Amino acid sequence: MAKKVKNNKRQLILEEAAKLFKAKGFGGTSMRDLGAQVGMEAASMYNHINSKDEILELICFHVSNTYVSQLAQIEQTDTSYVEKIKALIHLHIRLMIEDGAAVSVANNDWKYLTNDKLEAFKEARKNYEKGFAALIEQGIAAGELQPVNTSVALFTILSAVRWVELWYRPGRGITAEELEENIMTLLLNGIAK
Amino acid sequence: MAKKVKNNKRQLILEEAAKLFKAKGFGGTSMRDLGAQVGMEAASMYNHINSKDEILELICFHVSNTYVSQLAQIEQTDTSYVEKIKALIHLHIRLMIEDGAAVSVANNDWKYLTNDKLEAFKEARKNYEKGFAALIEQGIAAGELQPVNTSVALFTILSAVRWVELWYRPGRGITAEELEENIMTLLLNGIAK
DNA sequence: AAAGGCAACTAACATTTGTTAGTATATTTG
DNA sequence: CAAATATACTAACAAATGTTAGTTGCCTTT
Repeated sequence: MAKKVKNNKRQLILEEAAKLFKAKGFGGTSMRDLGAQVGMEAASMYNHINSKDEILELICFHVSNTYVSQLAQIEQTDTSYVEKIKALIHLHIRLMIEDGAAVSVANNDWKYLTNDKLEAFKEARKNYEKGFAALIEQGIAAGELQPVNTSVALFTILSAVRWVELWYRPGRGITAEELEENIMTLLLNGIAK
Repeated sequence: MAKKVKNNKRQLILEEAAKLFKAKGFGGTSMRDLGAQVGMEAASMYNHINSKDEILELICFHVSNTYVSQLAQIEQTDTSYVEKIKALIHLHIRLMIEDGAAVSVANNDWKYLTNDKLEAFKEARKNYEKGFAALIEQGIAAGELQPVNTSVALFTILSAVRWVELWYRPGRGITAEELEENIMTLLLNGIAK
């Protein structure tokens, strides 16, 4: 089964690339660096991928597509707006913990995408943000949330969840569940007494 | 006064470098790119700076030193812990708005610092975080804040303030003051009703 | 007017970069 | 078993990179 094997190697390259891009940035990672990590000469990787740019694209759109499709799913559930927003926060934290490197790349290195891919990514992100913002707005209109500035709330939530990538390691004395609960409380209720 | 002129050119290089590093990353910005932006051949800039690495160092430590010295000052004021934390949040937002490019570089490109400079930067940041965390802890102990996990609160605050760099432009329909007030409310009281 | 130094230039350097060509060895397919 | 395909390798490329050397013109000081 050549296909299976090929996909595995390809997947390995993508995973190692995500780790290296996260650690050293897209520009700071050479194909020879990546080859060394994968256990292969740089040139050999071209049997599995078409270009360095393609690696970045695959990582970024994998993450982007996950967010978009999950948002669509959450939008259709029959729950309160607060619950929907909590579900989105949960999604962000879980993805960060389970696939931190890829999310990190999609967060930080998307700007090295080229031409139409760059535009497509920005468009997808904008749409995601719009969908998220709409939930906040509706939550306010429904009286479930404080009348905060929607953009401010949106970006504060999105950012407040990003640091997990920089900080969370299994065995830091806090489980993923505790972490999530703490963040959720903070965003919903604040730190003031 | 040759010295004055020299400092001005040097300053210009640092400012344009911060903008470019923010837009395209440290690795994605070539000395020739920077020269074009400054209005000078790449080689000519070496009359004002010693290396590309030095540019990054100067930007990163300028920001880092500002944070550290301001924290020291705030620590010594005679106010409640809540007020001190609010002062720090205010500092972050103000710096982001006034010197966004440099702060952005210090946030994202510090990892390209080399050897001892990298260590020194990480050390400085760790100390800053420790000082900030101590204020939160003391605020909890004094009964001014909810008993949240200190690390979670610290990083949520630090991150919640970062997005300003990605989003805020003068003339976005919201003033710096409104922005600050909104973020402050959100972090202190949350979005839930 | 002469001298000295600052700041710009051009040209070139050694590396490193992403990628292709060509080749050899496995592995799968007929 | 033979043929075909997939996957690894080495060697090399053209372009781009940070940086240095050497030179020229300009401004300040004497």
